[in-house]
Parts: sequence; structure tokens; C-alpha cells
Amino acid sequence: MFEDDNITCTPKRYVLTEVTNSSSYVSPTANLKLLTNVALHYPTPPPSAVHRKEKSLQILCDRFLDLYPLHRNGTVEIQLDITAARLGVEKRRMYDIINILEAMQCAVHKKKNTYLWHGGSRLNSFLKMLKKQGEALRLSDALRGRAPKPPAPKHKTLGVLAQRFLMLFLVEPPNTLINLEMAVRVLIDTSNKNKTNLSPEQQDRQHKSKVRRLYDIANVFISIGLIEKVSGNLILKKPVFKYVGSFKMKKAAEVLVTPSPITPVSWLDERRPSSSLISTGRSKRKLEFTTPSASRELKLGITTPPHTPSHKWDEILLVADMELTRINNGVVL
DNA sequence: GGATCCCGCCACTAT
DNA sequence: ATAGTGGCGGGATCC
Repeated sequence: MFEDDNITCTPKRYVLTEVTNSSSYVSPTANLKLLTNVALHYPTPPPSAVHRKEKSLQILCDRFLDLYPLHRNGTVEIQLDITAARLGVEKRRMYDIINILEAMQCAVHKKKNTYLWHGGSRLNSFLKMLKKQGEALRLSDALRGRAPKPPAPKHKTLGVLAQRFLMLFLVEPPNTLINLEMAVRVLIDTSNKNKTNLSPEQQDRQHKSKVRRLYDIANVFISIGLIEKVSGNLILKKPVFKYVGSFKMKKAAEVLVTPSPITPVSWLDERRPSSSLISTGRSKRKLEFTTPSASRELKLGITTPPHTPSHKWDEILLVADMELTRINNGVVL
């Protein structure tokens, strides 16, 4: 297994004999246990001291990406249990993150407890493919109730949901605002294939459950830097998200101490799509809460149409339009 | 109070 | 049978 020596908080690697002062042979299992033990002793905030927000999936993903950056040449193996120990979280949480990252082709499941980390090297081309898929599924029309919802996939729910959620942004014009309610409505299948009609209560629970999942997914996407949360618009109470499409580079330390609210979006920001590659990221990491445009690092090369000077009211109206569509159709769900 | 979403139970799958 | 995964929703916390 490889480790990143450039990471400031990377624990020093120990050979078992260094720790045990023993030269006798120990099994790999014992070695693994020891490593986990060492990792557990690494400075992580005591559970009682950390607040809920600091334990969010977004922050956790930030810290994960500090260990395994998106910009990195080559591949590296990830041991889930050790990584969980280093991050001071339950292994269950690692699945939440790695499943989404795997769905973004940043990692592949190699064997049990082991993933191969590719970082963002494949993300660029994968997003292009996602966009094509989204177009084939007619998601843009589906958003407006002008096309059927895409058929529900069977497996890897969280990963597929993540992919389809992202597709919504990719098929829409730049700066389109999407909220989770809208997304769920499109992405959830009400065309039950097994003919078992759900009661309104069941539908409601299913809907809420999917929204919960989208919150998780959105947090990971924010961490990756694919989307941004846009809060404080006057029409909708709920936050909406917009596609940013670049890796957000920030330091773990700054993430932890920055209490700022979500960056307000500069509506009139200029977005010139460039098709630079994402591969060579020898870039310095940036502060998190600079300006949104300054936080953009490398475009992912999605072929967005030449940006029509979008006005914020256009965007708001689009959201409002979609909300209206929802209300109109919402009676039936 | 509603929005957000952490947490861990437990069912399912792989070994 | 045991271990690894991950769906899922209760309910704590935030706003």
C-alpha cells in the first residue's frame, strides 16, 4: 500500500518491529491491527468535543480528499478500515463517500476493504459521458414534465442516484439552479414495475428517504467542487444547487476552522468554458471562501454552449417555473 | 417547527 | 458462519 508523504497530517509509518521492539515474526493481520491502532492514536478531535456540523459528510469528504487528492498522478490503494480510523469515523461513513466517488469513477472497488484510487483523472471524460446519458434519458424534458422519468436502476442506488443527480446539472444550461425536491421528483420512479402501488404514506417516506440521500450526495459533490449550494434566494426557502464543475481546492485546516456560511453566489459571474485537462494538478490549494470564481481551478471541459449572459431573474424564473410544474403535477405526485 | 442529515440498525451479499 | 457492504429512516441538531 502506498501513502502520500506530502500530506501534513499523514501519520508516520511504522514497521511493526519498531513499535513492539520485537524482531520476531508477526502475521499480516497483527500488523494491520497495529496500524489501525496507531491510526486511532492519531490526533482526531474527541467525539464529544466535535459538533454536528463538523462531522458532516462534506467535511469528512474534505478530509478524505486531503488524504487522497483528486489531483494526483497514478493510482493508490485505499484500505477502508485504516482510512476510517485515520479520519476517526465509523467504516460505514466511508461507504457513503467512496460509493459516490466510485460512481464518479474516482475509485474502483478492487477487493474487500480495498479500493483503487484514480482521483479525478477520469472525471473529465466521465462527465461528458454522463451528460450524454442524461440527454438520452431526456432529463431536461423530464424536469419540466415533458418526458417520462428515467427508469429506475436496480443496484448501487446511492451511486446511480449520484450520477443521475449530476446529470440534471449537466443537461441544463450553465447556472441552472436545481433543488433537491425537483431532483427527487425526476429521479424517483413512480412507475412501479412490480405493480405494487404505494400508499401515499409510503410514497412520502420514499420521497423523504431519497431527499436524505440527495443531501448526502450533494455534500460530497460540494466537497469535490462539482456543485455549490446557493442559499438566500428570495423565492424559494429551500437552498438550491448549481453546477460549478471544477475541483475545489482547499486545506483541511482551513476547512475545520472556517465557520463561514455558504458563499453567496455572484450571480453575474462570468463563466467561460474552457476545455483544459484536469490531469496535471500540481496546483496549490486555495482558501475555501474566496470568491466563487477564484475558487474555480480547472474546468472539466464539459462542452457547455456559449454562455448566454444569464440574469439572475432568468434563473429564478426557471426555478419558479419548475416549481410551478411541480405544483401542477404534484397533486398526483 | 421545518430543514438538514448523522448515526447505526440490520438485511443482504461475499467469503 | 462470519465479515463486508450499504439501504434505510429515526431522531438529534441546526436555523
